[in-house]
Amino acid sequence: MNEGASDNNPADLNNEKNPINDANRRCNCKKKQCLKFYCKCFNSGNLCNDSCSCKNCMNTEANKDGVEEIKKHIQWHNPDAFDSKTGERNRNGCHCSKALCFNKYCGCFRNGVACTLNCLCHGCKNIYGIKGSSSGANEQEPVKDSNSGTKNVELETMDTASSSQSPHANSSTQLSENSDDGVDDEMGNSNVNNIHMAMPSNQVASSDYDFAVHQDHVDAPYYDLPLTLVQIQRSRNDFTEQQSTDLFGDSDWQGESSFLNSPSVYSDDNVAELSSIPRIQSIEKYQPHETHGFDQEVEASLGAMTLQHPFLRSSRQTNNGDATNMQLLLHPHLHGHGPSSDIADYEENSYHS
DNA sequence: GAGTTTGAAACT
DNA sequence: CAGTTTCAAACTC
Repeated sequence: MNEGASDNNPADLNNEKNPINDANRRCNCKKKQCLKFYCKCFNSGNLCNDSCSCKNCMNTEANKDGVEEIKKHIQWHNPDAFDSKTGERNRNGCHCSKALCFNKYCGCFRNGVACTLNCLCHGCKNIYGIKGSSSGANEQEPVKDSNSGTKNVELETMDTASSSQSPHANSSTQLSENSDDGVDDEMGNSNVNNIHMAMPSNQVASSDYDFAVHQDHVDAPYYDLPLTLVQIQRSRNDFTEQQSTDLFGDSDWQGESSFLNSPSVYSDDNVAELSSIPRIQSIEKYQPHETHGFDQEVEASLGAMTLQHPFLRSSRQTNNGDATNMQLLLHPHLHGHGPSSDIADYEENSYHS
């Protein structure tokens, strides 16, 4: 199907395994010949290709002139219609009313970006940054609902995340039952966070700080996605490379060129920042000189360290196509639990307390 | 795989 | 331009 068609925008991280870029999600259009914004490919400014399952597709290399003509017509009305920076279905923010920005119905979630003031969503629980978070990119008012006034955003987010994955099941049960644990999961599945695990997972145990650290190796294109709860739990039970570490300086992390060894990542300033902010809502940092050898342009566009989730402080490095996806989970109520603290304990003791 | 739900695009 | 319909993806069973 769609022979001859190909991606026409290779410069925009159009990696097949990049879940953030919707260009890697091929379309299945039946009626509109892939010439409307209903079509994911067309919407992304791309031609359909062999991966698509569309019918009567006209968004092909063979019809490139026609496609360009239609695009020009659309752009005449809306010059920003194919602005690759804004992403598919996220040009003006989402309007989610039922999905709570917590699954792929939400354009922001699909694109791996935070909801913003432009969004008209209700009950936003976008793990990449809720509407109303305090990041520089999304300086907004606190999220409120009609029942409880200002929400405890972090706890509610984790509540949702955990409840969606049977939070009270023990880890081994959950791992065996949940087919979305990422291990055998190829692209196209329905996993919420959809992280393909390319290497054995490992764990970095929590320190004496109010955090637990979890990391897992993922394919490089996934490095800036939060780990799923299942993956975190798996990493806890998969002690292939368990290590304990002092997060903020004297790390005994053994990995070469680990970002943990970079004092600027867990700098005194960051510690102070984390100490002074009871609950991180959304912080983004860009440290252009900490490239750790991966593509400068990618890093420039995504940042060396991303703190987007209310609970999660994630960072990553890449090496030969693999990435280390690491997260710190705030443990506001479990200070001092150390390496043996349990995610389940965390969930129950944090958001229920 | 069929049916349902969802949010956005397209239409009226 | 507000309301409705259509669409394709996401999701559930």
